[in-house]
Amino acid sequence: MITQPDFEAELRHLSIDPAPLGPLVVDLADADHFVVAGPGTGKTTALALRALKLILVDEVDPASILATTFTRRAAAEVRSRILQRADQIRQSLLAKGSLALKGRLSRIDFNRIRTGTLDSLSQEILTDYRPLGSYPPVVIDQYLGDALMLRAGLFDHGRFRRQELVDYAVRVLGTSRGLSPKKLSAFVREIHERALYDRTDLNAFAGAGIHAGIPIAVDAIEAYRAYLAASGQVDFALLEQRFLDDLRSGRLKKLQEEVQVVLVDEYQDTNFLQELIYFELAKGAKAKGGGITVVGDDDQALYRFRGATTSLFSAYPGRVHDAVGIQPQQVNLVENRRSTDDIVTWTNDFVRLDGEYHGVRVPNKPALIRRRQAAGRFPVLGMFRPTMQELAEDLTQLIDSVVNGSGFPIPRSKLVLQRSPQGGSAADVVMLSSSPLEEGESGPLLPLELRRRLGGLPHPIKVYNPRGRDIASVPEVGQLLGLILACVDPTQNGPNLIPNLPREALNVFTVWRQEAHHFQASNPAPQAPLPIAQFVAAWAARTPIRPRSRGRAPATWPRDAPLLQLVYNLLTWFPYFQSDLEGLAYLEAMNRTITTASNLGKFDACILGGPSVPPQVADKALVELYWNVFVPLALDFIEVDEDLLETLPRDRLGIYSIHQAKGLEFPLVIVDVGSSFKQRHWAHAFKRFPRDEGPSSRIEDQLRRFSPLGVPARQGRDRCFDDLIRQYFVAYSRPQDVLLLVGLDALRAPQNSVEHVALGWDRTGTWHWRGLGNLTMV
DNA sequence: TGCTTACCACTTTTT
DNA sequence: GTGGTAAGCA
Repeated sequence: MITQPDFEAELRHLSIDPAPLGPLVVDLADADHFVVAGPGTGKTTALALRALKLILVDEVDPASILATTFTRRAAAEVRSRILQRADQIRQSLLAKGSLALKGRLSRIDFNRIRTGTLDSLSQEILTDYRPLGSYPPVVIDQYLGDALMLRAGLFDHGRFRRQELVDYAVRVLGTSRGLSPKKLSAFVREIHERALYDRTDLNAFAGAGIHAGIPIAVDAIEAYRAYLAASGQVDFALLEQRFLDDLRSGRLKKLQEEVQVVLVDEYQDTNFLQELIYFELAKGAKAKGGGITVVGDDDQALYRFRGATTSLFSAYPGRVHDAVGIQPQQVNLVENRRSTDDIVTWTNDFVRLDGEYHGVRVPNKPALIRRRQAAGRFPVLGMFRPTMQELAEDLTQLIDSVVNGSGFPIPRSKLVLQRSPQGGSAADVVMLSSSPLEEGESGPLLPLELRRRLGGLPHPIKVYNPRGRDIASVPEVGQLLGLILACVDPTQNGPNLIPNLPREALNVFTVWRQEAHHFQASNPAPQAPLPIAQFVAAWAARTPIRPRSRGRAPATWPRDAPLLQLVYNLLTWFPYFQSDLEGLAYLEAMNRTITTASNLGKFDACILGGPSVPPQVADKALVELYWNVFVPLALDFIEVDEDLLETLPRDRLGIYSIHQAKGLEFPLVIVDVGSSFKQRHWAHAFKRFPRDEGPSSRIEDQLRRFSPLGVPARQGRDRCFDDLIRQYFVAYSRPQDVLLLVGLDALRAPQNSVEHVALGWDRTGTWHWRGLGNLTMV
């Protein structure tokens, strides 16, 4: 199509220097690479450009390229980078190319590249390539999985009441507090998933006499798996398992013959099962004269709790050699083009503080090189206050003066922190923490304190934190669901029909109904064609709103009215759910719950009524709605999926977990290193300076004895330290211009300070950054 | 140093 | 409710 020099010229034309990417944009399709890429070095771009090079220079068919990443947002990002760059290069070539080239170019359909998460691709492929006449697998999410484990695994034979099982859970989780059936179910399901990811022999695990509760847990897991198999459903772990089985059995031969190039991003978060899948795909690719390129950074591995095993990445060259017989070329991407010198230096220093941590990194990993052009020179900032409230207050002032005002002067310097004159906005500021939760058990947390204060400014700043709140506690959601309850169950009879309705759910329903009552009393717009009170009254009486035209017979109430339809009718009075980005995310969650409910129940998530329906039947449909829609929403079983939004909202300050922020970058990043650590308390030690191995590592240790991977080489507590270092490494490498650490004074007291890995403590208890003199305090 | 008393925070992250 | 932490006091 085009020559290699032409391609490289096009890259330079797009201000991309091909030199650091080296073999990735030079090698032919049959090359294999192991790319070790630090933060900000453009690894996603590197993958996108490799794909483009293969298509444009080597005329590889886009449909034969398979690119995977780990999160859905990252997958969308890979896709959009490929398409965007493809479009730019195509435009440029079309402008000067020959007629023949133009013809060939226009025939390339870049959209046919397969991109996605491994799970989404597995699902797509198993659906598209299934034998004629068979059903595609139905994939269930976390919430449904836990619910089915409870129903099919734990309630079956009363396993949830067996003392041995409860004892075992208490021993592993380290607490008996609030060990509800829901938590027990999640615990057993974690064993089930880990067992699949690590390919553990569960029978051996059950028979090893480790604990009397284990055989019961394994029985529950088998009952759960049998139930899913019988109903044609799979959870994420079973989906991957099935994908591997089908690859190995030759059922996906057609796919293997099509895929020539495999590109894997975020390889450090791969688990053993996924590794085997990639190796199968790689074998197919090699047979077709293609290859595999994996990209990752062991320092950014964050998903141990999902079975990710970092050593699979650091030992990749040897492992892929043994399994596939190839020798990938190692490529190090070390030029950080994201952050200022100060931030790159800080990040490099941080990751090298802990001597023990060196042992687990990729051998001879080079430090990041600062390559950002025209970078500013802000030092790393710190804001520490006696209480969370004072911290929130001062942080609000800082953000206000940066976003709304004329800037925030840095003490003892001439620097002023201010928003970019070219269209800077609140979206340039994000706050990262280990959890974006707005309320803890003991009251509001920093995100909520900030949300309130920023919202109360003369020029209010909105925040974007859809994961921070229980759906049930969002006022607008309460109003909407309260109205729905008033419509579908006006006499409030539903709860009486349900014998063991959880008390908490009932309380939430009462709150919703009150919120709806106040909302309705405020008589919100629009009043035409009819006010909301009239709409609700018509529903409550199951009487159609009379047609205005005279002479027409009055319409009768429908036999079954879909709940979803009712929701959309009510949205008339809720612009929040149509225009607000958080509102949209909550609406999607409600929508999803109702859709799931209609697949789950007998009545298709409808409200039955009208003269032809016997009251008992209508009651049954109502009870089903309570169980499948209102109870899960009230008890916060439903999770918001903000990945739907491909771009983050403008004009909002984002509050994200560090996990969510992985792969993203922002001008000003505030990292909450401990806004609720008032003293050296054991209860939160796991978040800053672990004292023991914790539940995740405990399960890992027990199961891995029966896995081909064998027991982990490092102690559980060491793995916890490694994980914390990685977490804050990711957080510290997000900012482009300014990094601001915030926390309580207890974290920086020269004596008896609260230990925290994020602030320069190593696991031996040495505080390398005693007193935090390396931060510029504001 | 040992005792009393007030105070603190209760596992997170996601396909 | 529990089990740990920290400060004050003798």
